[in-house]
Amino acid sequence: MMPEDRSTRPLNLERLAASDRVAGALSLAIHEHRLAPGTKLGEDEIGEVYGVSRTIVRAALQRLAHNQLVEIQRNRGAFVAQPSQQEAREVFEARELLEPRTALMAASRATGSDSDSLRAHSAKEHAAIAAGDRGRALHLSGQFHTEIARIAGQTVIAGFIATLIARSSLIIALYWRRESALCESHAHHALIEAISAGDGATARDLMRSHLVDLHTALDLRQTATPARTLKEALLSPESQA
Amino acid sequence: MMPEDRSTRPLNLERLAASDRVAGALSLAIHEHRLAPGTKLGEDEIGEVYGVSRTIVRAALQRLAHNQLVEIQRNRGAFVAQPSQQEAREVFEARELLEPRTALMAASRATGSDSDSLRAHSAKEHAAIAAGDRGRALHLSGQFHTEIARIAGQTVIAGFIATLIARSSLIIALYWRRESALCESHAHHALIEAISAGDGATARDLMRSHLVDLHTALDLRQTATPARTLKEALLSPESQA
DNA sequence: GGACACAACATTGTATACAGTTTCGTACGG
DNA sequence: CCGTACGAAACTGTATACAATGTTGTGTCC
Repeated sequence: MMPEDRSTRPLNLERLAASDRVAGALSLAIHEHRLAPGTKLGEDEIGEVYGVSRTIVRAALQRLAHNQLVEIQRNRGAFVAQPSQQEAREVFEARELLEPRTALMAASRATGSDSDSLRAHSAKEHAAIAAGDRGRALHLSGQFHTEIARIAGQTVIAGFIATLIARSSLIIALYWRRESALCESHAHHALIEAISAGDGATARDLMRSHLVDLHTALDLRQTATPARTLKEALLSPESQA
Repeated sequence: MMPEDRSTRPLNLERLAASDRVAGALSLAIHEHRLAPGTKLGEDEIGEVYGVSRTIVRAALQRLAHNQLVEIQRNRGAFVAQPSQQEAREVFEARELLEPRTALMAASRATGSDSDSLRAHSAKEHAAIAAGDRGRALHLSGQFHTEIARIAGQTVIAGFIATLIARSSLIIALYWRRESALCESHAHHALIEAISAGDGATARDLMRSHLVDLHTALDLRQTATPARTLKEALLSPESQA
C-alpha cells in the first residue's frame, strides 16, 4: 500500500484563517504597547480597520480573551486587559518557577542552529533599541523568552510561558517603574552564551536573576492604571486626595 | 404563556452566554468519557442537540480548541483531541512539577470550609464509584485537583493546572492500562487529611507520589487510539496484519 | 437647578444566508 | 477488477440581518 494514507499531513496552514490574522495583529499591537490597557475594542471599528466582518473580529477577540490579553464583558464589549497587582505578582512568580527550569533544559538541548536563532533574535532586539522603537524592543524581548522555551522542547510548559509573557507585556505597560529602558540586552546576551555553551546551571541562574530583576523593576504598590474610561479614572481610589 | 417561559430552567441563564453552556456541556461529556478522543463534532449536529445556531457552537468549539480538548482542522471540522504519547508525558511531567508545590501551599492556607469542601467532594467521588459511574468518578477526581489549586490561592498556576487536568482526562481515555479502576480514592483521602492538618510537606509528598502513581498507570509505549470514524479505524496502521 | 423617566441611539448577541472547500458516490476507461 | 475523473452532497468559512441589551440625550416634575 501507499506509505501515505493519512499520516502525511499537508497541514493547510499556508492559508491561515482570517481571524488568526486579526488576532495576531491585535496581539502584536498590545505587545508593542500601541494599545494601552483598558482601551475599548469595538467590533465594528476593528472590522473596518482590517476589512473583515464582525464574525471574524469576534472570533479574534474571543481568542485574545482566552489568552487574557483582553477582557470581554457581556453586552458591553472587549477591552484590553488590566492585570491587577495581585495577578502581576502571580505571573512573575510563575515565571520564576518555570523559566529557570526551562533555561536549564534549553542549555542541554540547544543545537547550533538554535544558538544562531537566539543570536539573530538578539540582533533584532538591539536594532529595535537603536531605532528607539521601545514597543518593538519589548515585544522582541518577550519573544526571546518564548524562543528559549521552544528550544527546551517542553511544548506544554512552553505554552504556559508564552501565556505568561503575553501577560507580562500588559503588566509592564501598567507597572513599569524604571526610566532606564530595556536594561535586559546584556542579560539576554549572557543567557545566549550559557545556553550555547551547554552550561545549564549558569543558564538557570542567569534566568532566575534576570526575572527577579524584571520583577523588582515593577512598582506593584500603587495602582498605576491609565484608565481609559473617564468614569474609571474618577472612581479610582487615589482621586480623593 | 410568558410566565411559563420564564419559569423554564434552560432560560434561567441570567448572565451566562449560550456558548458557555454549550462549551460546558461538551467539556463535561469529554471529561466523563462519553465523547471519545477522535470523535467528529459536527456543528449542525451539536447545534441541533442544544437548540442553538452554529454561531454559538462555533464559539464553544473554538474555546474547547484553545483548551486543547478538541482539535479544529480548517475546512474539515472539530474532533475530540487525541494527545500523542509525547504530549501525555509532558502533561504529567508538568503536573508533577506544579501540583506538589500547589498542595504545599494549599496546606498552609486551607480554612475549615476548604476542608469541608474537599471532604464533600470526596464523598461525591465515593458515591459515583459506588454507583458504578466511572466517567463521573473520573471527572470528580479531576475536579478534586482543581479544587486544591484553588485553595492554594495561586490563580495563575491554578489555571494551568486546570488545563493540564482537562488534558489528563483525554490521556487517561487513550492510555489507561490498569483494570483496577479509581485506585485514587484513598490517595485523595490522605491528601485531604494532610491539607486539613496544615501539614504541607506531607501534602506535597502525597501529591507527588499520587501523580507518579497515575503516570505509571498509563501505557505510553504503543498507540491506543480508539478511532471513532470507521474509515479511521480501517486505515489505522495496525489493522493490516 | 437637580433628579428621575423615557426615548433615541449605539453596540453586542444570535440566527440565517451564501460562498468555498472537502468528501463521497458514481461512471468511465484501463 | 482496479484506478481515475467528475459531480453532487455535506460541511465549514464568512458576511449580513435581526433581536436584545446597554448607553446617552432630552424633557418633565419636584
